[in-house]
Amino acid sequence: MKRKITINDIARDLNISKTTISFVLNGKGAEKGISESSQTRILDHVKKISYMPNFSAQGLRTGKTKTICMMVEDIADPFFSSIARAMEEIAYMKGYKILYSSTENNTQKAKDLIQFYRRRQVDGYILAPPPGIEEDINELIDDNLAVVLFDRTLIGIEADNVLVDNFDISYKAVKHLIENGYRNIAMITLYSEQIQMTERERGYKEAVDEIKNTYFIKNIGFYDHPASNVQEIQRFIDLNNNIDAVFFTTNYLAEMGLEAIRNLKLRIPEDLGIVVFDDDKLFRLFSPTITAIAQPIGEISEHVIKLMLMLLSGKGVKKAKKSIVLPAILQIRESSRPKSD
Amino acid sequence: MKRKITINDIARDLNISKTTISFVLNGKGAEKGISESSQTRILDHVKKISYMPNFSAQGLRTGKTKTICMMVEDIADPFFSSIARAMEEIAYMKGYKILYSSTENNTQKAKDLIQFYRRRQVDGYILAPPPGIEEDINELIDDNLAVVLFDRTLIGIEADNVLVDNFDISYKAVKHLIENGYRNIAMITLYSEQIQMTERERGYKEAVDEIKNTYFIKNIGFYDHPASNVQEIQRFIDLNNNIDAVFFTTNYLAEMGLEAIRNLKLRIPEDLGIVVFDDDKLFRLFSPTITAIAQPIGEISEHVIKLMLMLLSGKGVKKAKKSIVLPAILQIRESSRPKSD
DNA sequence: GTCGGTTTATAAACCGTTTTAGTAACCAAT
DNA sequence: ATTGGTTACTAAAACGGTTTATAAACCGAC
Repeated sequence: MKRKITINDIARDLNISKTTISFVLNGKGAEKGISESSQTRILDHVKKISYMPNFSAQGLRTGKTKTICMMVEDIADPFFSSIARAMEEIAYMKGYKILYSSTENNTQKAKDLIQFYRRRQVDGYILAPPPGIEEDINELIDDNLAVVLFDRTLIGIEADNVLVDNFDISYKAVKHLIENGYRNIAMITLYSEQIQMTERERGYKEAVDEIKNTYFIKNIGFYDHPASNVQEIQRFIDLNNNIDAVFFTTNYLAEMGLEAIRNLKLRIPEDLGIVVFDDDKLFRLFSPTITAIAQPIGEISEHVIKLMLMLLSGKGVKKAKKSIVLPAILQIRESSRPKSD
Repeated sequence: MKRKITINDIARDLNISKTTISFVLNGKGAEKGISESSQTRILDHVKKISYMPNFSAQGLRTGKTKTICMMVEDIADPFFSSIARAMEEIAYMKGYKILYSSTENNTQKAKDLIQFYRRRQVDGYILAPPPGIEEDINELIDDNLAVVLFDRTLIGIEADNVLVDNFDISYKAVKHLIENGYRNIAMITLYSEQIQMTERERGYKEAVDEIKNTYFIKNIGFYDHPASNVQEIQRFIDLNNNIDAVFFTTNYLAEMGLEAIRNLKLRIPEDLGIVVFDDDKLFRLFSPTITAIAQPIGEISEHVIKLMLMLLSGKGVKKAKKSIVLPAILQIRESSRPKSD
């Protein structure tokens, strides 16, 4: 096994102290008054033997790990995995590595993960937080760690965050159904007090209020058994057979809903108009194509990572926390086309 | 800012040497003959002040980072993100963290990433390798790092690997089309010499050979502009209008293909039967539902991570490398239903 | 009572960096 | 010839653990 090259080897080879080498490698050559000749000598040699500083040693000495963690509900969900992909790209260019984890929206799991990451001395936390971890997050902030929230916030937490205007786009989505002639519009959503969900519900209600109709709301348990959820949705649609459109507040629910609708042999949109929160790249290929709310993945990722890098660079630490609200886009497709009757 | 608690603080508080504490915390209490009373005293105190060892310090001293990296084509691809999710779960329980990266199947990007990870002293490498990095991988192996390949292998590399029987399932998929009355079956695939792709092609050819028909093969550039790829596929199907079925060798190609078919206003499966390599959770909800080859995600993940942990534990390092080949499943749905004419 | 073995514990070295606190050498000015 | 100020560089401490080598205390046996 090859022995690892260390800075001491270079010092010996070049007969220069390791202090000097460290200065040069960290770009402090000029500042520390290291001669040009020494600098090039060092840099050339380092390149030649392709030396790489030991990361653990650097981390130990500086207290920084150049590592950011990102905790989301489910990293395999297309919304989150696309965000992850976009952030990774930007972070990598800045020398940072992102660690991903799925919380399943489970409070205890999230708490455990935060402990795990603290132990690993990650520098920053990007979180789509589950409920009930306000305290843990505030602890992070108290300990001067960089925290950025996205997708949702928690009350009582002062942290930079990036959100989508859930209320506005939900309102527009339901309004769109109404304008296309749908009247008895149901909402299928999760049991959840989380702000992104309550805002979506508020948007739905506001639009339904405008036509003075009643709400048809079905709540589904979060990570329950999918098969029974399909059953539940199916029963709900079947019992409320005056419903002529459904607004699904997550794509996960829409997936189950589409199965329920298929089981009931209902036609989309003749029997039931459909709008889904969160687009999927296959929705535009369905027959009929599915109308969906597309969150601006690229923008969200950029804002989040920019805020994070700013915090990590030390700027903005003492500044007032920013809350960025981005608009989403309603991708109108065939599943919500104007009613013909 | 709270100062971090270190092992020295505990030593001072308890008036016990840090050596003893380290032994106890690493479970070597018995082996090193530390009395029960000291052990409980240490463990209780550690729990009380919720001490956590500094990860960088441990990494520096032991040379281990308890970190595994995983490099795949695109971490946002549902196949890879599902695998990632499954592996993360298992690794976490063993105290390992997985770092994910997307290579975009780009040789240079993969080389850069490997360098990046070496600098971070990751303990193990889980790779779905792009072409042309044989040398880099062999270097890893020479340096005694744990390497497991999956999804594909590279010739000239001696590493544990987990594959799906691409040939067999592709053969079965095309055979299935034939049995359902399709005769002029096209394959739409990537320009690629990678083994998983050549095996899929071999399966297609073998099945087509059995009915002594000609091949209809369209190759698509890898990460080209998607819109022009759709055009290309469209033209291919249009020109070869005797084709009655298509076998897509990746779901990424199928996505473009479905768009092309939609543009051509062809009916599935009346005008064109469809089989896709790699299932998508929405395929069973399409109208018509899409026949797809489902790779055994759970099994793949389990085997890969098990091999990796074995290597990391030191067992099996000197053993002959294992090559595990798993069967895939053909999910038969409506898009390949028997021809009625 | 001292020798050898066991039990229990620890001091000090070590991992590979960064950073602090200095210093040697040179020059210009007094 | 001494002082003061640069310039160019470095020895040693520090980061927080793990591991090696060693030792004190106690015990029973000769």
